[in-house]
Amino acid sequence: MSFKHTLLGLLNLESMSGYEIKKIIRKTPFMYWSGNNNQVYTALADLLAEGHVSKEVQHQDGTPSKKVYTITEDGLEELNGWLISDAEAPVLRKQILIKLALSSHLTRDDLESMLESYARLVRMEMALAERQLEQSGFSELPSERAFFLSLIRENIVSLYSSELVWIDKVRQAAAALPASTAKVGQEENQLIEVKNEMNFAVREKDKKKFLHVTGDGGLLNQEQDALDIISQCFALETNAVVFEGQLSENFLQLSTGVAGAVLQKFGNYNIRAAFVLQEDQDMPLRFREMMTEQRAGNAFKIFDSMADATRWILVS
Amino acid sequence: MSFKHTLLGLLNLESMSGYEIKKIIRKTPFMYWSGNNNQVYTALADLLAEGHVSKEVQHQDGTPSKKVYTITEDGLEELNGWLISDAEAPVLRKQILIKLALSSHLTRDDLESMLESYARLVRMEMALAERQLEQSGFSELPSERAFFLSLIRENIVSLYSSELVWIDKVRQAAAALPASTAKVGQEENQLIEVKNEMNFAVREKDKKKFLHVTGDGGLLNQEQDALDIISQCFALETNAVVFEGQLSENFLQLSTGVAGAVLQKFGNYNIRAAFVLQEDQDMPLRFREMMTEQRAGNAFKIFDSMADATRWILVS
DNA sequence: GAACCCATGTAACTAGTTACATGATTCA
DNA sequence: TGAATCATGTAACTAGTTACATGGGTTC
Repeated sequence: MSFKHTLLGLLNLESMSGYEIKKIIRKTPFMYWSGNNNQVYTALADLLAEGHVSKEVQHQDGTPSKKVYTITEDGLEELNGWLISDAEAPVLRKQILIKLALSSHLTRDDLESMLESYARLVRMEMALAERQLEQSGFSELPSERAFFLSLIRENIVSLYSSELVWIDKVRQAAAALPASTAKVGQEENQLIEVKNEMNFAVREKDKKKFLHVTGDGGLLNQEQDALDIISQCFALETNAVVFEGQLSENFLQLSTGVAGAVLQKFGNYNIRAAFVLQEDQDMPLRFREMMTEQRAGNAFKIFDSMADATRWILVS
Repeated sequence: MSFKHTLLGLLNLESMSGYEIKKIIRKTPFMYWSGNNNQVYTALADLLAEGHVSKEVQHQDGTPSKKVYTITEDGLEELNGWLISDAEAPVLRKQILIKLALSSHLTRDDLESMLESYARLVRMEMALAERQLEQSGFSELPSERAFFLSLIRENIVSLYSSELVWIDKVRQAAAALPASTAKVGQEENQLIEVKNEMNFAVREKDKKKFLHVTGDGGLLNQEQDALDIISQCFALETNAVVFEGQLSENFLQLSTGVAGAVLQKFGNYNIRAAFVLQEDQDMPLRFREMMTEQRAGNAFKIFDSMADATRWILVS
């Protein structure tokens, strides 16, 4: 139950409301609880009942009034007890290790695609964590020993990068295997093997960067392409992407689910995407419908010209 | 829900009963579910209902009859789909990072003891994982690509060792801090600072090794001493310890809870301990009572002579 | 006789996640 | 008009843990 103690620790740095705590936790990658931590409200109520915090209602003009919590003497004692008490072992759950151990019957190619998709994921998680650590809500809190944050950062980054090194080693080992003849994968997975080219470029306009993705082979052929693009975005410190060229069949055909998955991923990682379509592109009606329907939060839009697309993508 | 898929994967290597699966999972550190996985029985029932496995009751003489499960065509397809499908990100929950970020108000000494106890824990977990990986129940299963196991092992071990390197770095940074005057820790924590010497030696008798712990400063002064001894045991590949010398005040006084915690830890990690007491040792009656009372599974015992102790400790 | 191994199960509980509900204000 | 941000909460659910229950056979 480190969650309550974490709240105490944050309140020890500064008195604040549940909503503010939520924001900090969400933006701080090593506070590992999921995005929408509404547990804070129940946890704060518990802490109040236990006498570890005190509450003060602050009425505000305009915005709703908030309940500001402050740590008590009692709470500080509880916090210190937790901090110094017996450490908890790091929890490390790597599904990939289980999969690897259980995949001895897979073909070399299936193994390779499994590892490839894991590598993509890790690269992206790493980029995301790095970005969040930089602009962490946590670092804004008062703390004299801020250099511990850099040590924390180092811990996280080195973990991801050694994971990537390890994946490379496994991939080399897998590549050394004889190409097996028996096909084990499901039919859909054959699609993953289709090579498609996407070219990335950084463009700048009015001092704002965006990622420019072009290609003839059919853009966004698979769900995983989204991860590549997202990690590129993180690396380039932008959240704007313009796609120019032919969209892939898989993407346009809604039944494959590729479009849905890709756009959802963009949404999750707060990426804005503009699509500039070639005139000769066949675009199913159902697809255009979905594009307008689902455009939650102006996250993506279709254009006919590059100029329109860049104008739109750079407004915010 | 990787648990069910893991069961499928294991059954794909070999048909077996729930109990056998449980044993494998318990002995395989990267299958991260907790010790007593009685979920297997419900999970297997689910898998059976879903048609992913088939069941055959095997009557045995002597031992109770067992239900042997075999993966079906359908189950194999499900398994392969899971193996190849989008990877899951590694789950990394390091409480220590949260603690470090929230402990800027602690004294240098309290910080140091926090890090020290974490280092002990990590060392021990590492030793435990290494040992389990060597004699893993998993490696006995048929699998042509057994060398993947060494890669898995490498992943785990390098993770722990880089964690240890990192802890060292943090401790150096902490040591560079000015010794603060304000005392924050609770009174009990002062005890942790008391230095006590324990000398370790490996002894062998009848080709069986045991750890011999001696010292004048009062043996087993704190709970954490148990962790040191346990990791020594793992390193030496023995589970027998003989303590010779004065037991510490803290240990003998039951109210401190040290004895209880230490003996419980020995129990958890399956360490057998013999205590050879000096004649002049004051041993409270309550303590001797507890020792006889709690001696679950012949895990520890008090002796008057070293000879008796070694005889007892080496029988099994 | 106590404890441990084989073997299978159920029940209760905890931590954490996801979804839902509300309502004001600001911003495009 | 729709969406986002601020702000607080409840309810339902999932995964995983811990405890309990049973019972024969073996071993010290």
